[in-house]
Amino acid sequence: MKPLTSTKITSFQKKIFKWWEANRRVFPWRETTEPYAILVSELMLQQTQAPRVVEKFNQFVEVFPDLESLAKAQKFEILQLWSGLGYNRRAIWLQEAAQMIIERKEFPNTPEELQKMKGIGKYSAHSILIFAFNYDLATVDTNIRRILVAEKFAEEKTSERDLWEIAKKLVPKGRSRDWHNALMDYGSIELTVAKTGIKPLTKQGKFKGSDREYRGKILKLLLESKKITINQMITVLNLQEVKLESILQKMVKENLIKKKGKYYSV
DNA sequence: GTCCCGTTAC
DNA sequence: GTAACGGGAC
Repeated sequence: MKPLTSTKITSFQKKIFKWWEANRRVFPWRETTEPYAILVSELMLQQTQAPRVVEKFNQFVEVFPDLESLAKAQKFEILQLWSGLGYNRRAIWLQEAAQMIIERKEFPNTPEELQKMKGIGKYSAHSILIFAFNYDLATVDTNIRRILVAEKFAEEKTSERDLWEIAKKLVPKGRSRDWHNALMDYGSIELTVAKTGIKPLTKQGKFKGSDREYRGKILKLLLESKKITINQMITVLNLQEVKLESILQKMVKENLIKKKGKYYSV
């Protein structure tokens, strides 16, 4: 590992910014620093590649331009706009976050405050403050971890805690917004997993045949049909009743859907 | 550690 | 067809 001398840090910063001048990507959430829009983009970007988010983000902020409009929106409309992004609970959490922020009357300006909201973990909390306010913070996702390892600032076995500490030292003061945008681009274009062989820490389970797959299908059905009985779902999805019931129960508990009499709806 | 999605790449 | 991709809650 490279010792973190100020010379090393400065030369790495210069290298990244130099590369970025010629290779920066354009995304709609980079055209704004409005905290609300940044919040929306960060929730959308969790576990979802940026190119897939672009159109969804544009539609979402057009229909719900601010915290107020999202806070009072119908869940049906939110989930419809979210449809196709996956991990639909994020949409619920996003609206809950909007409602909490409205209630407290000001946008949170510390990672701790942001992390009190469901759906916002350490990475997102720091990212939101960096991209909205340009605070001198660092953030570490799988992309940035891969850069730190590939550039020998860390090793594959380096702990989460140490990765964050190293990342913090590399941030150029007063330029954290540009810095993290540059790093994201550099990591996803120049230092791909395929090129570096540095893999994410965890693997996802199989999707086919999983509850995850059925939850997606169930929500899609409900967004198309407004309301539907469990027997209709059994027919359409070709799924065992006991299995379906346990999935539906969890979705109700997560506030994704509701049950009125024998009908399920969003 | 296990559960949350849908699209793109092979 | 199947694997790869990408943060957070519990």
